[in-house]
Amino acid sequence: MLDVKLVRESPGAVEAALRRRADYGDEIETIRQADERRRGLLQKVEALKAERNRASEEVATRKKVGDDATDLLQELKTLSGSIKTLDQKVREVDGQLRDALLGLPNLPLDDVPEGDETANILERTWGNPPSFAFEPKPHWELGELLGILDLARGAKVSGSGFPVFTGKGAKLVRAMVSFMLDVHTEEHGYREIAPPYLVNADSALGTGQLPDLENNMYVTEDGLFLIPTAEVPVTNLHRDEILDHKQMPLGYVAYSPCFRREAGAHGKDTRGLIRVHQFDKVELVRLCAPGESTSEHALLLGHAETILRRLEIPYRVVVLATGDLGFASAKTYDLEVWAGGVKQWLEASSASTCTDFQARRANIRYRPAGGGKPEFVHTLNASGVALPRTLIAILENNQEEDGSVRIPEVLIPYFGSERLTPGGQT
RNA sequence: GGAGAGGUGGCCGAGUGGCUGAAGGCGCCGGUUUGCUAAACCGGUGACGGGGCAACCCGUUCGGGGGUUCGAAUCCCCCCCUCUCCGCCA
Repeated sequence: MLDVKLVRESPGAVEAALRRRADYGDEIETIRQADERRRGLLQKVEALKAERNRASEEVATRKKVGDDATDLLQELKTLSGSIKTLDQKVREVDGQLRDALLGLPNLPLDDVPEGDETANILERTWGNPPSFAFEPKPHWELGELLGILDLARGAKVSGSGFPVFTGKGAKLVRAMVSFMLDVHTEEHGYREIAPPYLVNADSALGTGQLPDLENNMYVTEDGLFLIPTAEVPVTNLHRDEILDHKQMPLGYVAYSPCFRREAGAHGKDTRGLIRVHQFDKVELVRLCAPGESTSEHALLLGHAETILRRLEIPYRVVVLATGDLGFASAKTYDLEVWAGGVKQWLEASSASTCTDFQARRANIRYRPAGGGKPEFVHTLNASGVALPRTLIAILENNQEEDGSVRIPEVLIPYFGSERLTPGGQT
């Protein structure tokens, strides 16, 4: 959530920053007016309350001494009535202000390029896309050939977009998850979390999925949401808490399945495993002091890159332009892996700094060194990394003409063999 | 799901209608003492909102929301959460 004081004091600057994403002029005007109206009402009602408190004290004193207080009590009754009415109005305006504020996305950092996705900046590329002496197959063909992926039965059991990994495919998924978790916990110093996969509305609001992505989430009858990413439960771990500066920065890593309705996202880039309703992901979350978020962002990005390098997957780093930025993000680096079969760069990780946007919504603060006022933390997250597209890259890039696939060196201890071969034997 | 007990400041914990923003302890900050550290001692220390250049003033706040009352941490109702027992179940 944006800082209402910031909107109050420099609506122009906020609008200018947001305009780099889209036009939010009307919304800002609404907020400005609600804020003004709210403060006017507050001043009125608080003056009445002060009067009420003084009179109440007087009543208490008189009763103690035994004096009559009926005149005051009558006066107080009237006062309480007006206070009740005004309080009601304050609540109303408060709600409007809050809703309007919750509907605004985060302010992009100054160095974020402006424009739609065509304005994204290619920062650098690592590794080289493989060249083949034969026509490489897409992963869905390889998956079927190798007996590790069953899209048809997934569609039967749940619907399209619910892939089923079978046999060695299932084991490969498990191996990748274990590998990533081990690297992040043992080498990068993250604390592992096994989070809930359903969250309440407060959590979804806290990280910014609500109201923005309401119809991209699956909802249960009980009002719980299936998580679209582990970022939601993990970041909300500290909702409504005041952290100690000594425990910061905090780094969490969590494996979870992710559920996304992807309503309306049909068509081209949706074949095979490219865009699915349920997928596995290892997520990194960091909470830090405001001054540290820039360096923490770079660190986070590096941690995600390490995984791709170890897996020997060519990738590129892209800085997202304002129009491509997620609702809560102030700046995002995408890591796109090369998939040699479909011949595309596929987003396998998104490393974002959310500055204090999520911290305000979720009310996550910390007590600075020296014990001053609590301040909002900065939150960051990155996939480290998402499974399906990474798996696509491994299958497609490491394939041979007969359809067999070489397993990356680092996964062999987890996977138990060096190759996947058609017919099932390894 | 049923019965009972509870939810108070960063943490623990007292508090049954006005004198309680809330005892006490821990933690934290400052100081004294100290070769250093620790201990001891003294003082300070909730959060949020509004007003003010500021000192400061005002309001709200005892799980959440309603209600009773001139006045609620305290009484009533609903909801959430935790614990104990029973039931059910991987």
